[in-house]
Amino acid sequence: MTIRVLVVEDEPLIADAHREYTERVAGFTVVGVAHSAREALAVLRAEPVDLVLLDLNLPDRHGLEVCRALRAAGSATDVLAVTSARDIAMVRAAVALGVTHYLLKPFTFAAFRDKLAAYARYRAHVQAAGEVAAQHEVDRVFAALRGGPAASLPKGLDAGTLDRVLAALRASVTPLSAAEVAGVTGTSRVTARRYLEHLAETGRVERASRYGGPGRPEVEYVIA
Amino acid sequence: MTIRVLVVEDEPLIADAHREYTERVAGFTVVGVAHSAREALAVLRAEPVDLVLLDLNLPDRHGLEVCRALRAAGSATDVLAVTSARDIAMVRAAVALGVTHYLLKPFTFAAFRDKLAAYARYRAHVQAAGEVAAQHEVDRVFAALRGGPAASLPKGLDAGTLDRVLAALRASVTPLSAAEVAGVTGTSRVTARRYLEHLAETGRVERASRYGGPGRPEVEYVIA
DNA sequence: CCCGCCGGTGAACAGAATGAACGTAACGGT
DNA sequence: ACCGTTACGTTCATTCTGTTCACCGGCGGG
Repeated sequence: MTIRVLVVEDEPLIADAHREYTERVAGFTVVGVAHSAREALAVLRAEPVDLVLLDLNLPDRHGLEVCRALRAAGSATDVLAVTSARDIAMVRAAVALGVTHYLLKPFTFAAFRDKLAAYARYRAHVQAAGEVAAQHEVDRVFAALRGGPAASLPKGLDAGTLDRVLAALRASVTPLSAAEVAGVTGTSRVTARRYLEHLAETGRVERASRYGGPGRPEVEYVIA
Repeated sequence: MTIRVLVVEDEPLIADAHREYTERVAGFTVVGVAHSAREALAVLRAEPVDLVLLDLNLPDRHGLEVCRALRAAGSATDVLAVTSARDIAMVRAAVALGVTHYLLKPFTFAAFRDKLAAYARYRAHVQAAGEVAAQHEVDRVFAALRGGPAASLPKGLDAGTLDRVLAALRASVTPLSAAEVAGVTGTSRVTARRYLEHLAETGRVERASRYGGPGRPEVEYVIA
């Protein structure tokens, strides 16, 4: 179940770079490249596309106009906006048109990969179960939309420590509690928990409770 | 700078409740109430609205059709969807149409207030500065958008455990006793009962008694 | 060269969520 | 009416959580 991507970008060189970036991310495949709004809409009418990598600065029309046309036609295709425009009003307009992710040019491959990964997580959520039972399940879907670049970690978190925590989780078949992760990584439980919670917030690990004996249940974490 | 809200809801009683709820939140004011898609669009054409409280189940057209019409007309009005539909595909379609918040009926005032507060925070971000400097500023805007404080449970109850209990009930066709739920969830009968009673108090499950054999009758629970 | 500051860590602590144990309540049978 | 049976509902010890605050090391300014 790979995600079909359409790259929309007028600069041929940049378009090629975007295509290559996308192909480098597992689970994504580029099904077309368009260099104008007109071309983009033609492709979108012709074949199924899951995600549009949409440059907002196009020669014939504004990128958001493509988006608007999509919505008017009843399409629910998801859009990742790519632009060098620093205008907040643009962000707002994009959000209103259902743009789920927004990437400022120029960007590193890491930032790009993070956005695609966030989208993949969101997609997994909305494709999995057909029904939701409670509000917080909906909240979780929306939470999956916000992507956390590894580059700009929240204050108080260190990239190296994060790697160790992730490595510990990957090395274990069974879920691990915060205390167990602390034991493996050599950090304290408090620190391990800090990173595990961050990973849970950004959807990269799942939380569960370990019941059984008396006393408060232990929270266990496993890679999503 | 109060936020102008349009309430769209066909049930007059519910519409009134929504209006009252909205007025109770500081910084929000209701500028209109519509009972159908047609009415809603008329109001939206007539006067400026910042946020639409949109019930998806309308008599003449589906709520998302209102949304689509808005986008086709080029409006960037924000939308908070309110619905009792538990369909994930609906959530996905809503997101694609730029619905920024999604609230499941029935909801408490606290849940409602949280969603409005999250929207107000988002709004403050996109109205403040005219320019953004870096990617992480954009990310922060999206974070404010998605990060609604989840439903606050009474002390002593855990959201994850509540999930498991609900899942167990939903998975069963027949009503389940506290002991049976305990068996499925892996928790003790005491814990299962705690959550089942909470759900019964808040009206999400129904209680009944199971007679037949000797001994005290067993209480059984079923999703309302 | 010293000092204050800031980002990352862990020790200590208040309290939150669980289950074992137990007295009590509600039923059917005699 | 009484008794045996079965589950209820509560209390409380237990264990882990989540937060606060002091520490430590490095960096930049004076």
